[in-house]
Amino acid sequence: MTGVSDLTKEQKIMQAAERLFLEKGFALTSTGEIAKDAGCNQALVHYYFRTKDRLFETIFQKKITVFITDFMQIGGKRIPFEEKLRRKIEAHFDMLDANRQLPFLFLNELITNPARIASVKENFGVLPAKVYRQFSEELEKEIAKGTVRNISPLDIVLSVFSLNIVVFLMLPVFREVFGMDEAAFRELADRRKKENVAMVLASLRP
Amino acid sequence: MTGVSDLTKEQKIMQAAERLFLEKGFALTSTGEIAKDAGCNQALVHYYFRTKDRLFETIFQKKITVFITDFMQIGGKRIPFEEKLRRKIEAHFDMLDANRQLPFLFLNELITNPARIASVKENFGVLPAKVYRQFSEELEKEIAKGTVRNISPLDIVLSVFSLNIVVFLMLPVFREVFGMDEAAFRELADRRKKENVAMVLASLRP
DNA sequence: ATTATCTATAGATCTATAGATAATGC
DNA sequence: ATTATCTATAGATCTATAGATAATGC
Repeated sequence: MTGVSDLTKEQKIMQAAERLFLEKGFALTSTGEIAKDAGCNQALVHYYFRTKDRLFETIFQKKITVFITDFMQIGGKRIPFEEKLRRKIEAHFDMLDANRQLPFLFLNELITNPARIASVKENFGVLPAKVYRQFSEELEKEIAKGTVRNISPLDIVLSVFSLNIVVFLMLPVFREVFGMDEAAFRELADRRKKENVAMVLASLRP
Repeated sequence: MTGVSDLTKEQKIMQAAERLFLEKGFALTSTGEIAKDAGCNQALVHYYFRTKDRLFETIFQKKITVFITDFMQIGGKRIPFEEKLRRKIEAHFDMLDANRQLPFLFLNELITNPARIASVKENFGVLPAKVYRQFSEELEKEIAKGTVRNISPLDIVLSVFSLNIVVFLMLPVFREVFGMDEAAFRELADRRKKENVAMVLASLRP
């Protein structure tokens, strides 16, 4: 009954790093802070991960994998196109809801550290490309059938991303500027989820 | 014919700070770097602005003012509701296009430095509240007339923001991951502008 | 023996200020 | 006299590593 947990120090360091990097980004988080949060000394952080940059890269990769695979989950089941898209949008939204600081982490790092973009490319290379292609083909069929207007898959993906991501990017603004508490934000998020689905689906009508 | 410019050192410092803060955010920009960029020594930055934080605040306020006033420009002229909204969306998009790093700057600072949100509150307090109220009233009339479905003004604003902002937030990703050059991005941006207008307007249909 | 953890510290920033010197305004 | 600009530096980080000590695995 150790209570707090039987995590190894290494795991505790990763946990602390994840929490802090997600909250404040790379630049504003120090290895000393991570160590304090993990309950060890600062040298140990470097013992396990050598450099702050490598530690960050570890977290970043992990998170980006969650992000991408989760998004691509809804597969080729025999469901009508519109219904499948609806589920994809909702799954994306739910994933963001469960990882609210992810969009901030990604944008922050991809913008301030273009070198990091390489690691996205790697993860984007394999699975997602396939799923994207499949989505493209299904879309083309619908366009050919005349059930969907002529629109590029990139435009659909971008719309979904935009509408979903900003709900969580602006969370601190809702909190501080509009004085929303968790309940109020919950209500907003639930409404936006429906709204976003409706908007994207409506935008496909011929 | 001094060539380079007749700006005062103070102005040069502000210019350099603006450029660097917009590019890398607060944390990753040092006063030494700003000084170098402005062609003076680092102490002078502090002579004029006392602290790095105050310098940042100056830039931030300036930019947020541009952001807000530009957005609220399209006023009460006698134009049909839908046409007016279209123009607002396009004006917002164009403003972002002319200040591409603004969304990043805002999000970055509002998320990592909640204290900064106070300065947004101040600027958001006066003019925008009025314009927002006016927009709300016009919207209500349309809903009453039955030309627009029942939707909150916040939802419309959020949709516009989301769709427009992400185009520019993702610029570095388009550049690096998809290998887009300026011409390719220009094409994408022009298409998204139309797309965003169309989506928002379509989402209002009863 | 090897791995995990700690203490201590070198070396690299970086912010902010003190104090000297040059430029400008009356 | 006042304002602008510079040099120099104190003091506060912060990263990374060296080297000592404790814990663990055979």
